[in-house]
Amino acid sequence: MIHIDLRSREPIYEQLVNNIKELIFSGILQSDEKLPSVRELASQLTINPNTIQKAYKELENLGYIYSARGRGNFVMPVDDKSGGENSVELLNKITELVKEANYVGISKKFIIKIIDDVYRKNIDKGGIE
Amino acid sequence: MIHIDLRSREPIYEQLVNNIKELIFSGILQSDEKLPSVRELASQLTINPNTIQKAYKELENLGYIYSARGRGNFVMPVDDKSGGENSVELLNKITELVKEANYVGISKKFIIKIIDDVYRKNIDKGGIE
Amino acid sequence: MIHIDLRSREPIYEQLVNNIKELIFSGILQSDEKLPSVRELASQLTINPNTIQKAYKELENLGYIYSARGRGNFVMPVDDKSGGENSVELLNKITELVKEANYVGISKKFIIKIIDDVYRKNIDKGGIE
Amino acid sequence: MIHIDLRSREPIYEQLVNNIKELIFSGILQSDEKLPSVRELASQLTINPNTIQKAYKELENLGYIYSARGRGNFVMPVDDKSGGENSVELLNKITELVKEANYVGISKKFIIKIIDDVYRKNIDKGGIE
DNA sequence: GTGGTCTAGACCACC
DNA sequence: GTGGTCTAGACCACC
Repeated sequence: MIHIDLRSREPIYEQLVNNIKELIFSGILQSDEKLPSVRELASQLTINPNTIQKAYKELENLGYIYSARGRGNFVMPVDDKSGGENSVELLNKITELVKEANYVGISKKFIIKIIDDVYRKNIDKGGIE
Repeated sequence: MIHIDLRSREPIYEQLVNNIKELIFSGILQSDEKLPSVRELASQLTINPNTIQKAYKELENLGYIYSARGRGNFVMPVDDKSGGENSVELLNKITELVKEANYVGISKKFIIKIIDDVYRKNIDKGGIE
Repeated sequence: MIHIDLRSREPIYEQLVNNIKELIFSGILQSDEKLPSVRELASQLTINPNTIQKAYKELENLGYIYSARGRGNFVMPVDDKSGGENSVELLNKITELVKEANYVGISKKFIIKIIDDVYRKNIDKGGIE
Repeated sequence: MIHIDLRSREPIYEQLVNNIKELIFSGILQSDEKLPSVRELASQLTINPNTIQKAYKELENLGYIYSARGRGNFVMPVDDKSGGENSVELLNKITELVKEANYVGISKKFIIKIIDDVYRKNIDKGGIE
């Protein structure tokens, strides 16, 4: 489920962080579900355990998982997700990329279609309006 | 017009690249317009000229500017922009961020509004559908 | 009366120790009062009995409880409390935190108010001046 | 200025974090002042550079310093200090410790004296009332 | 020179 | 078995 590209410029631990965020956002990893143990994932991906540890620590700092010594790492339930990346920051990033999309000639219609697809698959959770 | 934050995690040269991309996307810098010279910008921002040079080189590789030896650096006209960042990659980035927005509870309506704003301000350039 | 958060960074046994210290400080658990048995508390909190045992052992070392083989664990009377955590260490911790409070802009008045509240509720026991 | 006890139960990196926080709170390290480089501090304390790096990273996460690749680590100015440890959390910690102080027989007068000392030395910065 | 990433491998703390 | 800390040492990215 997790794919690491050793040749990528993106650090391995960051690829891990993004991969796991993806699994959480798409609902493949559910609230309070246990992640593979540090050693297990390390041997499975043939990556050093320290690197996995670093990725898990980062995910914890971002508020996506919590870690329990002696038990494992688990997905942080959505409602408890605090201290995570700021929504404002997230919206700024989206705005920047949409500006760029417009500049390089991608139509508004096309962008809207992407939004439709994402919210159809994962069901709109409502919230901030 | 360009603002560098020395405290940011983002490398200075990367901040420069993004700042200038922003100026181009928003139309403040027009096609074939001349950018400030490396030395000029360096002294103006009190930043090492090597860092400016690196940013310009990066912008050239991305297809946003071209450099004319002995004359300076200029904004690449839109239609000529080739070898620039891949549209597919850009759309993937947007998709990822929209998934995250949905996950953290930002409504579809809200995202659509952002898209509307961007395309209204900069005028929809049509293109890829 | 005892609440354990499995998601907390704080080890479970340490949460237990702090919870019980709290109950003692606030007078809910009185001198020589019997604590729940290891097994009882374990099943009540659905936590491994070894973990409860470890917390009780720690409380004993800190001088807050004593154990009577075959009878159970009991709250150590205040005057007998010896070998407990050092007062100097405690005062050092408080000093550090107050320095930080000042640094982040919390006013002296506000801190004094907290002290007032604590000593009003629990009645000032006098002692070290 | 920094003193590490290798025999302590407290992890080295955490001792470093606390030591440096102390230096910042007491004003010995000023806003935007450069910290010793990772390697420099490592060789000075005969500690592995990775451990220093970890401490600096933690201080960055807590909002006390910022890091600039190729230039060094610097003290975060107070007004910008955001995402740092929560004031509420800090006040809770203080309350708990004061309760304990009362329980072990330390007088209110004595605690107030400590507060006085801290706010006299560092000058009351006012703020939250 | 400065911070950042990664591996290999040891050892500790918690459950 | 599980996460967490630490060392030794290599190599990369930025300024």
